[in-house]
Order: sequence, then C-alpha cells, then structure tokens
Amino acid sequence: MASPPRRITIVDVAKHAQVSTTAVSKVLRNAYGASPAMREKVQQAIAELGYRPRAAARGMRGQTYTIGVMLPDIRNPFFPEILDGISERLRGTDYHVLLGPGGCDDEEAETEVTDAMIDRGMDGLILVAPVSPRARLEHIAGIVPTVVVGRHGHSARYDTVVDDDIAGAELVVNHLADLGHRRIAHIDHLETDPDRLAEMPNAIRSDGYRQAMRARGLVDEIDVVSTSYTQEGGYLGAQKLLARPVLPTAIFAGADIVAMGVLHALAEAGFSVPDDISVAGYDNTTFAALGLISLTSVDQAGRQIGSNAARLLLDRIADRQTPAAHVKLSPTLIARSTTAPPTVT
Amino acid sequence: MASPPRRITIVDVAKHAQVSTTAVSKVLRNAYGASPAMREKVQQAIAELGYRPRAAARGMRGQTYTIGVMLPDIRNPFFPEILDGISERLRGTDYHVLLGPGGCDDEEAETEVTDAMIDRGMDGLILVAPVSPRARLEHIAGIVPTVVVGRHGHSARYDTVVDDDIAGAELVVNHLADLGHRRIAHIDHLETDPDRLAEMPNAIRSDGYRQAMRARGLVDEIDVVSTSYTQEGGYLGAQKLLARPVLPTAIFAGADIVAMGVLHALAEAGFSVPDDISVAGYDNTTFAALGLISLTSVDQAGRQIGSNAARLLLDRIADRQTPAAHVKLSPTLIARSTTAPPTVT
DNA sequence: GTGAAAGCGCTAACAA
DNA sequence: TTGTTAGCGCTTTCAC
Repeated sequence: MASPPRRITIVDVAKHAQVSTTAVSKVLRNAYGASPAMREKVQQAIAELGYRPRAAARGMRGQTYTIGVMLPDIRNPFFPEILDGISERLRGTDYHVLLGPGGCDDEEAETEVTDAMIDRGMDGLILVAPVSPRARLEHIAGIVPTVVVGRHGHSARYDTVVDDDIAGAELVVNHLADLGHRRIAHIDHLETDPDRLAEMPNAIRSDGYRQAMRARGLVDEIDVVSTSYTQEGGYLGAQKLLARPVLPTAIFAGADIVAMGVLHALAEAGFSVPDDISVAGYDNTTFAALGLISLTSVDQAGRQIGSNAARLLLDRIADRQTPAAHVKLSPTLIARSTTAPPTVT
Repeated sequence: MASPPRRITIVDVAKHAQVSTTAVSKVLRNAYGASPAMREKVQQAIAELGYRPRAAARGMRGQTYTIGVMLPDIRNPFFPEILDGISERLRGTDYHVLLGPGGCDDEEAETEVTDAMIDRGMDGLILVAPVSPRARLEHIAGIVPTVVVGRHGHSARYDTVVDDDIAGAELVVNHLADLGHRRIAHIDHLETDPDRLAEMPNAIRSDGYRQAMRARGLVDEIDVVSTSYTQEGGYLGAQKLLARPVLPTAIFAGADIVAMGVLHALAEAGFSVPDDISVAGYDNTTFAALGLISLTSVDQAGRQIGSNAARLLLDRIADRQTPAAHVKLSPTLIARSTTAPPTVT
C-alpha cells in the first residue's frame, strides 16, 4: 500500500488562499483580527483542499479542543445518559469528547487513565464517580480544568455535579409510606472507608433512607442490610430479610441491579411482587424499564448532570479563576408495577 | 489559583541525568543506541523528577501511543466485553485506549468521531460495528492502521474480526431441534440496504437460521418476522407470531433485547415460558444472565474479538505492509431456563 | 554509543 | 488588519 499523500497543512491553505499562516490560524480559532473578506477566502481554501487541523500540533501551543471523560465502569447503564448530556452540550462547539475507560473500583487503573488523558493534552476533564482519594482529584484539578460528577463532597479546586441522593431515597420512602407501607427495609452497599462513606452516592442514599424513615415516624421500622451493589448482593440481602421473624412489606434496594437480585430471591422463595412484598430500585436503568420487569425506580437526571458538567467545564476552561461551582440536581420517582399497597393481614 | 508549575520536559530530564535529550528520547522509546549504564541514569532521572512525556509533542514527529476505539452505541452491553479484550491485550505495552462515542446507527456522527480520532494523531483505530459505507472504511484505513470488528465482508485494506454468526444461529436452531422443536420461528432486524444485508451481523444471523433449518429438514417450518433489534421489535414480533393459525413452539430472537420484548408479550398473552413456548436470544447480555430472566442465549467471544483486534492492530502498526487478516471466531450456546422440550399435544 | 541541530504543524507575540 | 518570527516538546537525521 502506498504511503498516504502528505497531509494538508496550514501552510498549504495559506498558499492556496494567498494569505499568511497566521491569517489561517486566526480563522480556524475565530480569533480577533481577520476581515470578513479574508475569512471568506480562507474558508474557501480550507473547503477546497479538505484541510483538517491536527489537534496534536494545536496542542503544542494552544488547545487540543478535546474533553476527556473518565468512566469508571462502562457497564453501568446510568453513564450513557450522562454522556448524552455532555455530547449534547458540546454539540456546535469545536470540542470533541474522548472517553477513558477506568477499571471498576480500581484506583490504579483510574490513575493511569487520568494521567494518560493529561499527557494527551486534554483541555478539560470530566470525572464520573471517581474512586480516587480527594487529594488525587485536587492534584488533577490543579493541572487541568476538572469537573467531578456523581460524588458528594465539595472542593474549592474543582466543580462538582451530583444528584440529590438524599432526596431520591426520600422519594422512595415517601412513595412506599404513602402506599401504606411501614416495614420498609433497605439494602445498601457495605462501605467502610470514611472518605467514601461521606462522598459516595450509595452511602448518601442510605442516610437518606434513615432520614426519611424518621421523618415519617418510622424510626422503629428502620432495617438496613449491608451487602453490595450487585445482583448477588440483592439476592443475599433479600434472603436475610426473608429470615426475619417479621417480614418487611417493602424492600428499597439502593440500585436497580440489587433490586434484580431481590426479585429473583423473592420469586424463588415463592413470594409474589407486589402482592406480598413491594420492591423499588434506584437508577432507572434499562432493565427497570423492561416490560417483563417493570421496576419502580428513581430516575437520576443523567442528561442534566452531563450537560451541567459540560457547561461548568467550558466556563472553567474559558476562565480558570472562577470559584468552584457545586450543582445538585433532583431525581424523580418512576412508579411501575413492583410497588403497590401492602396486603392487609 | 496559581498557574501550575511548568511541566517537566525531556530537557529537564537530560540536564538532571547529564546526558543529551536524544539519549532520553531513546530510552523512552526503547530505541537502539543507548548503553545499559545510560538507560539506568535516565530511568532514575525520570523517576526522580516524575517526568511524563507529552503525547501531543511525541505525535508531532513519531507516535502518540494512543489507540482509538469507536463504539457506535455505548449502551450495547456486548461492547464492554470487546473493550476488555482490547485492554487486556494492550496491558504492558506503551499504548493507551481512548473511546470515541459514535451515535447509534448515525453515519454522520460516526464520520465525525473517526475524523476527530485521526486529527488527534491516533496510531491505530478499532472500529466496532461501524455503519459507514465500505468506501469510507477503506479511506480511513488508508490514513491510519485500522481493524474493523463485528462486520462481515472482507477488504484488502483493513483487518477484520467477526464472530461466526452463521454458526451462532445454527447453535440455537440445533439446540431447539435437539429438544424436539420443529416450529422454530425467528425474529430479525428489517434490513433493506444491500451493503448492510451482506455485512451486518443481524442479516447473517437470519441467513444462518434459514441454513440451519434447511439442514435439519425443517424448510417448511421456516418462519421469519422482520421488525427491529429493540424491545418493541421483539414485542411486536411475538404478537405477530401469536396471531399465526398454528403457533410456533419456539422463538429464536436475533438479540437478547428482542427476546426481552418476546418474553413480555408472551407473559401478557398468558403463555408460560418454556412450558408453552421456548425462547432463545443472542449476545448473552447482562440481563440474559439475571436470575429472574435466565435467558438461553448465544455468547459471542467478546473478549477474544477484542484481543484479536488489538493484536492485529499492533501488528499492522509495526508493519503496514502485512496483508489484511480476517479472523472469524466461534460463539457458544448458553442454555438457561427459557428453553425446554416442547409440550406434546 | 552519543549528541548537536533541524523540524513536525501550529499559535502567540510582536512588528509593520 | 496583516504578516514575520520564534518557539511548544519531542523525534529524527546525521555527524562524531
């Protein structure tokens, strides 16, 4: 195969349009100091030659027009929503998004990916639910404009966008309590690290559950089983709850995937949902919406999270001095067929 | 916030190690012409200063050590497997993976993403199930080493890695026929574009179904409903099949998501699975494995697809002259609880 | 085996 | 408004 013909450069465009390379550069960046006539000439030369600027070369002096998004777990069905929000907000700008796959719950992999993104001269970073310690996040933010998404806990060095997980848990408890439930149990993710207990959404949801139960006068009914945010976690959690002397009439799983395990355990044990026990999840993932499952769940404002993150990042790229902003968005409850009033016994 | 201290460069390392920048560069690239003693000195200086090379600057003359992976639909639960395979194969090399989110079935978005990756000086591209026309793929391959994944149809200009969808469909038909089924219906994705009819996996699976039915002497039982590879497609397809004068005893859905729609329609119509009708999917996605669903499905060799793609790409980057390779991998059947012998009536 | 020097494609500072 | 020039940080000749 013949080596591809040398790529068109800014010099070619300048020659073809009979102007200086500076002029071309200015047009490319929509920078000040180019007359409409010149703009026109340059645009035409660019089109005729099919010129495309090389991001690497631009990055040597200026920007790469690239936003890096770190996703810790590409399998999490909630993340595409965030990504859609980011893309939507960036549409029409000169920026492009590239994703860095971090390992699930893998701090080392996360460090590697974020370093790689910095090395590649990204103009800004959006870190989705990072597991790295705060210090590391602040270090990153010191190098490149950064927005942290889906992790509670403020910092003056980076912007954050989170969903109000307290409110989300409250939505579920109120929904169930309004239906008439009192014995509402909760399955959460066992967390021991103090940093993460304060900042990770799962821990906040758990807090929200307790607060909401108290607010509804159900302190004595608070019943939390700590397993993990997995299908097995839900399965095991449900089995533990089914072994209680008095059964709960509703189970609030901290995540949809947990709810799936719960539904499985209940079906296996011969319980009917929602007739015997109601079940609610969190995240409103694809499978919650599956007709066959139809799981009541909390919908996080994924798209808004994404578009807010992108907006904050663009602001920060434009002006690195702006004080850190912290946006909190409100989730909504999607009631489906797994929740109903408790059977009176 | 104070502007971050100037980043360490190769010059700093050279000074600190008392050698030339050329020497440092050679060590970085493991290139010929550096004595072990010099290597040692430079490595130490790099470690002491915490130096990290800038990919953009490297890309100006040499490589960026970046592999771009284009994913058309980040929601497709099959893609993470491929990605794992790629990452695994790349671990230990100097290459990093960045993902470009293409739009689902969106040729324009795909063009934009691939262009952006080329502009960013990626050393190689892996295109997963691209929807662009062949000519476009060959154009890309002419610019940068490219491996196309999950799309049948060869080209001399790029390597390909696919799963054997004919064999996969055959696995399903044989499984059902072995159980005693004869009236095995199939739901596929309506495809009209001739290029895609020849190259897209869904079309190949449909062919495979027909071939396998013929091979089992079930030509007269061939029954295909064309809707779309979505939950709704499965729902509608099943409704059409349930309207047949003689009902099928088994339904082979071309994708798990389609099977989910089928299961919903069957449950709604009061049919029990697998007692009344067996159902099989394709892709072995996360929800197929959910205990509550337990769907019989075909597992594509996702990890192997990924690792093969990465291997081919590295080979091609090392030597752009190697003739194009075309790898076809074999899927396996995962029998679960939605398939069983037909009830004798 | 080693290093000096040129240059990749672009932008920023400056001069005209 | 326009163009000239000097780099950005690295790799690549090509001397030694």
